Amino acid sequence: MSNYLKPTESELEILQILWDKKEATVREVHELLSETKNAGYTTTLKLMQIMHEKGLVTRDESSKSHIYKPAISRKKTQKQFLDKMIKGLFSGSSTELVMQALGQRKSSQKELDEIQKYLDELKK
Amino acid sequence: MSNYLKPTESELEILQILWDKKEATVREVHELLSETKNAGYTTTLKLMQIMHEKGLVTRDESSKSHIYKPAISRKKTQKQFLDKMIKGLFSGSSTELVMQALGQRKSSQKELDEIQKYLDELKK
DNA sequence: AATTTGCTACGAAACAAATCGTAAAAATGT
DNA sequence: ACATTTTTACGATTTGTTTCGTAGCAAATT
Repeated sequence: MSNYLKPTESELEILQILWDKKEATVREVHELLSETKNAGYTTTLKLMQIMHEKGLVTRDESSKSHIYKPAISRKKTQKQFLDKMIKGLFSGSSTELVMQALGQRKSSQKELDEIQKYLDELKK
Repeated sequence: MSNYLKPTESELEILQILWDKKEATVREVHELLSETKNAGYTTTLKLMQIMHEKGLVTRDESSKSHIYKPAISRKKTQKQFLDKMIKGLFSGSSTELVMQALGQRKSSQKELDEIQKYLDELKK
C-alpha cells in the first residue's frame, strides 16, 4: 500500500471523464469539462500534463494529439478516498458511514434489495 | 442550504478533536494533534484563528487561554462531504458507495446486524 | 507557398493552504 | 519587583493548485 497518490479536485474531474471514456485527447476532455466548468483549453492541457508527470495518467504520443488513459483505477481511487473519509470523519467506523449514506438520500427499492443481497453475502 | 463552508484538511483534524471534546484550548488541541502530526504550536493557533474568522468555531475569550467550540456539527459536515464524494466519485449513486464501503473492511457481525436493522427500517 | 488552425510545451501569475518566527501582553513563579 | 512561561496576534514564507498567456511546431486550408 505504498502508493499514496491523491488526485486533486480538478484532477478527479478529469479522471472521471477518462474512466468513462477509457481514453481521450485533451480536446475531448476539455469539451466535456466545459459543460460544467469554465476553464480555458490550456488549463485543461496543463492539468493533464501534470497528471502525466505524477503518473496519474499514461499517454500515447505517437500522433500529434496525444491520447490519454487513466493510470489508476476508479475502484482503487474510490477506496482510497473512502478510507480517508472513514478515518478522518467517521472515527474509523465504516458502519457509521454506511448508515449516514443510506439515510441521506432515499434509495429505490431495487437498490435497497441490491444492498440487502450484498449484506446477506457478507453475513454468511 | 446557503452556508457552504467547507473545512480544509487541517481544519477537519481540528474539528475532529473539538467534536470529541466538546471544547478545548489551542494547547489542548495542539497536544492531541501532535500525537499524529508534526506542526508547531503557532501553526495550530493560526489555523484555529482562521477557523474562527471563517465561523467554523466559536470561542470564549474571557480567560487568557481562549476556549474554542465547534460551530458546525459533525453530522452536517459528514453529510456535506459524503454528498460531494457521491457526486464526484460514485456517479451520484449512494448505493455504489455503500457497497464499496461495506466491501472494503470487514465489519463485525454486530455491525452488520445493525445495518440490517436499519435497512429493514428503510424497506418497510 | 503563405496563412490559418490546432496542438504541445513552458513559464509565470493568481490563488489557497499550511507553517513558522517574532513581538507584545498576561499570568505565574522566584 | 523581576524573570520565566504561556498565550495571542500578526506578518512573512513556503508549498500546493489552478489558471492562462505566449511561443513554436506541424498539419490542414486557401
